[in-house]
Amino acid sequence: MSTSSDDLRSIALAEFATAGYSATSLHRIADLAGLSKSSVLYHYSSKETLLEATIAPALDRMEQILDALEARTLSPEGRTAFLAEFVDFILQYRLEVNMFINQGPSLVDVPVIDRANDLVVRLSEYFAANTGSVEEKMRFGIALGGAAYMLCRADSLNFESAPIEQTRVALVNILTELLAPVDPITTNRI
Amino acid sequence: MSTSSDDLRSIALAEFATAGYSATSLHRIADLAGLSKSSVLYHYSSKETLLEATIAPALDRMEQILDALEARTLSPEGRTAFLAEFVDFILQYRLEVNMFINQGPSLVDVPVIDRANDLVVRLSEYFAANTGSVEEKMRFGIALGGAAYMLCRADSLNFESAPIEQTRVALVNILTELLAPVDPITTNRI
DNA sequence: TGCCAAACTGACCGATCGGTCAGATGCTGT
DNA sequence: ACAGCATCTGACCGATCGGTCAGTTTGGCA
Repeated sequence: MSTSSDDLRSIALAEFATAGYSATSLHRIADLAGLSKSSVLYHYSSKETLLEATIAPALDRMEQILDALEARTLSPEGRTAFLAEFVDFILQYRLEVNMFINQGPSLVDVPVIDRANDLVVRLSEYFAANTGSVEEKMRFGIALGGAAYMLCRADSLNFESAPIEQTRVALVNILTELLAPVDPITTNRI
Repeated sequence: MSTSSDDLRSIALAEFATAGYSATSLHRIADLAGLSKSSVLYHYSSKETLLEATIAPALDRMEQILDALEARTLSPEGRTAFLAEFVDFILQYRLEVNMFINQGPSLVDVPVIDRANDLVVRLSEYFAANTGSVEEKMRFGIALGGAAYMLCRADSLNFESAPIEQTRVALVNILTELLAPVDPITTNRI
């Protein structure tokens, strides 16, 4: 795998995540890479293949996390440990996550997107497993979609660039607060 | 304004919000409305005009809310009252909000989208006015992007349809918790 | 009935889309 | 020097895009 392939992958990722998959032409990706459209199609046989190469690593990592998660017991400690792991994941792959979170519904019938949607459903089912509460499910949706949105639009919302460790700690705080398990007796948050 | 115009507006809204603006062709909108593409362009002189008609009502309402908000004092009570108002707004216009939240960056140079982005910045500046805290800004981004995402993807995340009033109360709870002002002395959340 | 404007349509336009292909260019090992 | 493979390119293709236009259908009103 040469430098061009990796360049194309990261360029495509940035464009797909910000401008959207269908709004990004192969011509534009080629221009940004300093190549011709034909060269892009030499490295990736189709636009869809390029999309797949773009988000597959994130999906692999997320699948790995989910597999480990479902093998554990559903203890509150397990949840806390998972949250730290998940925050690291979403920080590392924020562009990819924002992509298949927000563009997932518009890219049905693309196999790699179907896979992404399946993973999101698996994750939501984990959080909804013990609670039938509507608010609990809403909290999960807000946490997932909100984190993906915030991390990608941070600069356009007048965030000064904060050190990554501060962002990580703050995000763990917020998601822990949002997703803390409900006390089933009093139905108050513990 | 005839029935066809309103039909086209609501059809376009649903398609733009779910499939994305650039991924939705005038031909598809015409098909869904049972009309020809030429008829769509008879009611709305361009695709961009149709987009404008689609989200302008939501922008008018949001601008109205922001004007009233900035005229008030920045008291915690003002914040609470605003949150209830804002939740009603986002529930009524969830498709429109999800559109210019998630597709805003990909539709620059479209005047109506620029207006939407300006409004989002105004809102974020209100919440960031008293706190330079990075976590506070992150909380705002998560609340805004998360609520928009959750309300539009509820069905795909195995939400059973809940009564609207329950959703409203739960959303006010969650956003209040997320956006509660920080105690400036201890920098703990009150 | 006749008339007129609103509503609607199909044919057509230039531009751009993703994708194919034959060939040019460069780089490496022999 | 030559062979061979990876890389890259421009010309070209059919399909679809947003948009224009001349003309037809429709419905209400005099």
